[in-house]
Amino acid sequence: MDQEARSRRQRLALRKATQDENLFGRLQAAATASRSQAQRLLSSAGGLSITQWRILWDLEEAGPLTVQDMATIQRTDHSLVSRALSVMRDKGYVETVTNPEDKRQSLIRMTAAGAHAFANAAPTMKERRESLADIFEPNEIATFLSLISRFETHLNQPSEEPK
Amino acid sequence: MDQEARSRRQRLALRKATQDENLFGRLQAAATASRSQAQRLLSSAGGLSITQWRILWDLEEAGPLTVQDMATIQRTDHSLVSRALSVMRDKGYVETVTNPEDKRQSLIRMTAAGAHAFANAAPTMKERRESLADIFEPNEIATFLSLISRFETHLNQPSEEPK
DNA sequence: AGAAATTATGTGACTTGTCACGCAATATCT
DNA sequence: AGATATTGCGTGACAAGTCACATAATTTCT
Repeated sequence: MDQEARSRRQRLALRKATQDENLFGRLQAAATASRSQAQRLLSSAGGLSITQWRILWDLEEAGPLTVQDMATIQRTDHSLVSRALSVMRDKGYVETVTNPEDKRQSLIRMTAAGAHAFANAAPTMKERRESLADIFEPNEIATFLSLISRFETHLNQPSEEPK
Repeated sequence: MDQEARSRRQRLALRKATQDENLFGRLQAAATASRSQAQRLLSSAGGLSITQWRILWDLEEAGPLTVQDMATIQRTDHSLVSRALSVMRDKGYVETVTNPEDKRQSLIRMTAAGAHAFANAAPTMKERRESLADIFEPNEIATFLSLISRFETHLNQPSEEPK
């Protein structure tokens, strides 16, 4: 290892230490790791995608629901829900009827096949949720959620006029 | 609005309230909102993608660096860095030489064109970072980072054997 | 020294997620 | 009543991000 490589190693270490304190990057990486974990768990429990799992879970808890309902619950874009539903209809997990009260809306309900896929994934995902209690006290989770809320509120503020 | 719609509205509200306390979903949504904000800001400041911005920033602060270095700093996968670099080389923002010490490694440095693109985006991204102080005290940011660290550590643990 | 294992980078295929857009339905305004 | 604005859903194009894989280079083991 020559002087240049030593220097690069030092620069890398300093830079990494700086970025360890960068909330934006850290939040992004944690969310990404969380998502990968969910994907791995779901892959071992029937192979649902995350959005498919979320849709089935919402339908189980509160169905029948519209695309917009589920996008709201999941804090995600309706187009992602719509796209996942397309696959799920093909697989027979959900069925869709037009809402007679508003013909723009699709009302989605879970089928028996969907319930089976849900039941396959539910235990491991429940365990995942409950395992948070292994590392956080309830007040710590509340703090975490509160910090997240304040971060989100700030993101959604109109930016000030450029100076 | 008939009884069924009223019922659906109630179910939706309850379900949403439950998911408001779901740390996994909240973290994911916050990270996504943060990313969208960054994309909007960068779009108005020269049009760099987030990964391109991060690469230029790393090179500015600590370059020249390898793909692996930057993936480590950014807590992201090397393949994302590699892909972004391909575009950036085409645009003339970076140049790549093989590291004489290890011929597998590419050493990446920023060009003058890259420095120009960086300088275009840097003020707005600096302002973004600094605006966190408008909403969080330093100890609050430290708490936030600590909670994120513990969350990540937990995610990376081998899962227990299924019971 | 040679074989086997590991590592760095690039590429492919896929998912999550955004924003833009189109079209039909609904709500609001005149 | 008719015109205009808004809304719900589906689709396209793209970016962030993962994992798998290939290939060449390097390291480790025998």
